[in-house]
Amino acid sequence: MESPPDNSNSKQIGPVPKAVIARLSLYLRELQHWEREGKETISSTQLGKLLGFTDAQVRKDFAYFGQFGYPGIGYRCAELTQAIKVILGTDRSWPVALVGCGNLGQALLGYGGFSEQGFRIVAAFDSSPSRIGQSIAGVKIESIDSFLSLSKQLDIRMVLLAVPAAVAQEVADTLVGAGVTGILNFAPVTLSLPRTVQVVGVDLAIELEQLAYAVVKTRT
Amino acid sequence: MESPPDNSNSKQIGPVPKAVIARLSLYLRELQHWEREGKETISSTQLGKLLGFTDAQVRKDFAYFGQFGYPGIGYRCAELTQAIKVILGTDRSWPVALVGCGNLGQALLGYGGFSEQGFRIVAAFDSSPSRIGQSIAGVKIESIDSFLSLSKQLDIRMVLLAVPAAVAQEVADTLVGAGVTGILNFAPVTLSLPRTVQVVGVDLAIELEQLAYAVVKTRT
DNA sequence: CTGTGTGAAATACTTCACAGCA
DNA sequence: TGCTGTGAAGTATTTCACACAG
Repeated sequence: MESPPDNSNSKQIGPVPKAVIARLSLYLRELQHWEREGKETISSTQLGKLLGFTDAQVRKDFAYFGQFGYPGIGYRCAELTQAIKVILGTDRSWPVALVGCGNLGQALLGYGGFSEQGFRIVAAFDSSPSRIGQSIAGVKIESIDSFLSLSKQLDIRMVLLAVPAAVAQEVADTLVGAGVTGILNFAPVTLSLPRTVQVVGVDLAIELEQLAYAVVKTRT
Repeated sequence: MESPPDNSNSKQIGPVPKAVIARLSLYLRELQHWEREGKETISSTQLGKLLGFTDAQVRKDFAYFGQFGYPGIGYRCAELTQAIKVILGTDRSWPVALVGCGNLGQALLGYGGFSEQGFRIVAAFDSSPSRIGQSIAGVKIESIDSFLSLSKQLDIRMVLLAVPAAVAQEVADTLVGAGVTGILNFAPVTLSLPRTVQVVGVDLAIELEQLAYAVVKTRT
């Protein structure tokens, strides 16, 4: 319809705070729900209220990447959604591998939420002979020894690492040797890897601790 | 041996930044590994290096809660571990319930990492008749309808919420009605609940998005 | 009017740097 | 000497408040 605001300017202007990126994912999630309700536009105030942020915060966050809003209107959901996906790199589909097919790994294989955001688990690996060969959620579990060749073939750069803590570092080293540059680490250890490799840690016990603190604090 | 530094002063001095609390959990985790190696003390520099923080950051973080270190020595692991647990509220064992026993819920039931940090999953609930009555990892799955009575009986104040996104808000409302004050929410939705209820969200797709951003950014 | 984008002000957080203790 | 605790300085992030656009 009207001319789009300034999509030539979807370039990041300065260094972007990490917290901004974290919120971008939250905005995207809320935006997707909002669109599903059939709404076409959303204001910074509305979006902020959904997440408990101020309207200024919402606008500032987007301003790091360009101009996406329409004064008097707000943001067009479809446009903004797309812009955030481009920023996060999820406007395309990523092939990811699961490494470690125990309890948690198997649950990750069955979790549908990844594909909705553009991530496809295209291969699964384990070291236990009793698991190798099994298929779960349509993915056959391969030997970790075949990671190098299969990951090249499938162009895998990101891995969900769900192995026991005791072997996590060792397995991670192998993955990095095979060209992996991003690891979502579910093991409760700090991985020590080259700076070129990105690691995001998800430690469920730590999340529970944070919750315990919050609960105790408010009671006191 | 010597007089402890100042355990009367384990009182928080000002408002504590949320980031500090997040790091406290990381310190605790590293400290536990460090102790397992048989080490008795650790300096702020050593602890910082394990996590990529500066020594000053480590000391400042602890300073919010009192004085725990010994000049010339560092921190005694056992003492510091205990102090952090007291701060986080995990010096005692918490009974928690699992609500939602699908893929992810079952994996959480089988996950040993919680008990190591003082959390016991003492009950599991689901709404599906096909799951109710089953036992997983020694915990029998109960009907969600019995949550109110069982949670009172077991003194449950924290819940792992692993139900489908579509029903998460509704179920959360029920839990809060039963007196739950802390929810670790695995559903990819923002729960809208009274301020007295603490919510920590774990959205696996969002963590992957954050990783994708980091990977794309470094490649560019 | 409603609502964005954005400098300026206000906060919050991190790092520095050093006094003082063992 | 080795290392903590902590004001002061320096950065980073958030909020304010307002010019301007539809």
